[in-house]
Amino acid sequence: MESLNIGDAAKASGVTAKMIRHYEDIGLMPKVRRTMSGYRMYSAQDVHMLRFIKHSRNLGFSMKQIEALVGLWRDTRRPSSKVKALAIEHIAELDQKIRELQTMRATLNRLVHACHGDDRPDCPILDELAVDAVTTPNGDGVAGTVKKRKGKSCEHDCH
Amino acid sequence: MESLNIGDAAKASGVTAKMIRHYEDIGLMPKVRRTMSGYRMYSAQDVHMLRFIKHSRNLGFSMKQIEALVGLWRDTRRPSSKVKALAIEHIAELDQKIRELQTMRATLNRLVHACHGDDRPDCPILDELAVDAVTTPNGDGVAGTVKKRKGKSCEHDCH
DNA sequence: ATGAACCTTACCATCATGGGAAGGTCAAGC
DNA sequence: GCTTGACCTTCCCATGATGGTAAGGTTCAT
Repeated sequence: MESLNIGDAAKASGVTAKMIRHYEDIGLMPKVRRTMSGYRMYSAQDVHMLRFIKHSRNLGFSMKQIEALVGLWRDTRRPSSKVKALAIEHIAELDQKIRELQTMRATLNRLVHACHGDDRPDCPILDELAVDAVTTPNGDGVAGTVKKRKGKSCEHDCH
Repeated sequence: MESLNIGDAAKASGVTAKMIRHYEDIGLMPKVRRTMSGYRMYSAQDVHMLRFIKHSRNLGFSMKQIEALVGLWRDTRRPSSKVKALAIEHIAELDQKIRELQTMRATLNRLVHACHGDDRPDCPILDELAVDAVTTPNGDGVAGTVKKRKGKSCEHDCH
């Protein structure tokens, strides 16, 4: 069994040494064996797991979700339905987040188009931010206004 | 000049008392006057500023950006171009983030569709997460694969 | 044997927010 | 007046994922 020290495991997995130690701290990675001088030693399997974690992070899964995914991965008697459910749940989270950001973007884009952007101080952007209404994130008002327009949408041209 | 205590200012602005104090700590809000017993007193103008901050947060601006926005708001000789530039920059950030999330979503959706989601352990989702390749966030591979498909996109149906 | 390049732990920072403890204040009701 | 509950104050800690740095030990090639 050949094994890698943490730096080489980092290079081989794409996870920084810092984060590898962190995953060990929070119990996501097992405590690996050490050399006599205390250096961590990573097997090919450990590195494989690090890559699994890395891929999962790349897809935006949280640590908690990854813990569950790793559990299912190691359980050879898992029902794939459980994995699928996790993924679907995460898609819903992503959709939620995307919608929020798009709402912000739409409002901001509308304001940007209304602003002359010249040397004078008049500014519809500031006007809207200074509007005298209590708003909730994504409620009505400043962040929630998405007007239906006739004609072409200009949601995507901002300069 | 009537003034509100922090709780009423919170209700009137939509910013929690906790955050109002925090904004004072970090210098975003000025240090307001106090009653003899040390209670903070908020004027209508202070509350107005809190709402400005709240609106800005609702649009996803960072504290640093809001500091700049507040500065421009108070500067009656500001060029609106500066405000617009800030807003455009923020739109670019939002676009970046939206793209990242959409890439994740697309990959995940593809995997979800490939997974039977039954009682058996075979699972393309786990297979892909366990793939033996080092990936970067949004690079090629697990999080970066967005295949062009012929026929209808199914990027938005996940159940 | 020396120096570079690694490893170890431990602490602090980010960003915006929330929670809680310990203690002071205020107003209403008795 | 006194109690009670709802406020206020400051201070510290936690989140989630990541990065930084410092102080000290190890390994290896020159």
